[in-house]
Amino acid sequence: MSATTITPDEFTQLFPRFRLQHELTTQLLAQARRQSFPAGTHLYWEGDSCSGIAFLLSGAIRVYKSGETGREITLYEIGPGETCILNASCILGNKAYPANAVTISGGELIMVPAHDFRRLLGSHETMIDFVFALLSERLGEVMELVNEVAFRRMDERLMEYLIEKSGDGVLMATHQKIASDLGTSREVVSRLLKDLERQGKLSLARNSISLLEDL
Amino acid sequence: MSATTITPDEFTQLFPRFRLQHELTTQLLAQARRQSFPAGTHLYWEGDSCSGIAFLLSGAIRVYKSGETGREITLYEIGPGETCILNASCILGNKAYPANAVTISGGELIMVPAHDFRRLLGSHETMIDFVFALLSERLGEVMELVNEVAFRRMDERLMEYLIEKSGDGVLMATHQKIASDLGTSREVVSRLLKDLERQGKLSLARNSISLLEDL
DNA sequence: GCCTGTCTGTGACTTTGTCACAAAGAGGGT
DNA sequence: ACCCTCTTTGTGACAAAGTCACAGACAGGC
Repeated sequence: MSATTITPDEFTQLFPRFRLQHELTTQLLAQARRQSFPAGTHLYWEGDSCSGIAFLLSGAIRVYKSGETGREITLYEIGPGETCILNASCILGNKAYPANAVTISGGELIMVPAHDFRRLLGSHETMIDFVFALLSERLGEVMELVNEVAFRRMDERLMEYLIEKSGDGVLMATHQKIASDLGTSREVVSRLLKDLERQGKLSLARNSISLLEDL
Repeated sequence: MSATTITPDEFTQLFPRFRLQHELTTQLLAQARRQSFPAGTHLYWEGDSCSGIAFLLSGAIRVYKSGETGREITLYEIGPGETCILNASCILGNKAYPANAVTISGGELIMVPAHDFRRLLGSHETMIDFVFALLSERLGEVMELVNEVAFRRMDERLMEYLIEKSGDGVLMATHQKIASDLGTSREVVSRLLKDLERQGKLSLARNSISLLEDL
């Protein structure tokens, strides 16, 4: 087995939606190119046009917007077993990418050319369902993000972020990275974290934040 | 011709994507219920589940999020010839609505039951394209809204809003309504408008804003 | 005229974002 | 060990935006 192939079994394990569709899986894989990527690879930029749709096998991708002021905000992240739905969106809506994407860890994906993807969509309802469900979920997530950014306080959002992102109560990240996920500035994150430290809720060190109270 | 029917010709004029698909149009209309609505009708609330997809014939719909503090923000508006894509999103993703929708003028729509819509999707690529394109466009719009809210200044956003919404340089609206579209509070809108008036860029009266410089 | 409900204006204060700059680690080379 | 450099963090001063409280202005009915 060559390193550049993926078996239908491996694939259907990652993408359970396709588990009963051997024909679909086979067709999909026949057209696909498998590629691996290191962390920090920019997959596309806002304004690019696109030529295929990516199915993520391993690793993670961050989709984000970048403001003129230099600040950034993460729209959502893509994990194994998901497709980079913005590809589909671009292909089917015939538009440029509305956001940027960068890999946040190394991993692998398979790339299906736009034309083949379109053909599969027309002939397999499973594929329609899969893509629609993912697109709908993203739309809902981004709508919820609008709500967060427009109405919620930064200290609450930061606290939730820390709890969500810290595996065992410790998060390894710079304040700048946190700020770029939340859509605020590094200074604000530093200030709020310092306040939380003074309140005894966490302890700070270079590149690491340890939650103290088990909230 | 009864008031509760729509001819395929009328329909394809409003929805040009379906112009060469008489069979599709006929099937769609066969299952559809036509309904009219007054301004201010709440079509659904965040958390509702949904049973059909709406094709808008006339009038306009506002889709918005509502924060705990009482503030609101408009995500986008739906016009004639568009479908309320969140319906499709809910049907195909099997989820509750992620936002609220209210009519901002009287109008008419046709409602296609979820089951029939699904069937049409499976058998007509035109329908797939139509729904995907609209869903993609909305996703792009909402992403851009995140950018606006997270990074841009309110005075700029307000000025753009006024220019876009004022037909002939005059906009009839309360400050509260403007605030609810932009996702801010009434006081902020009042203050910014007063500043702009002092700068000679517009003149204010109860329920009306007149732009003075032809920007 | 007067009454009532809606709409607008504004001061005081808090939260968030910006700018400028200082200080504290981390890691390399010698 | 020491020095040098780059990254990361801390903080004061100010600007922009959101909150709260309340006053005044306007429209429409009586």
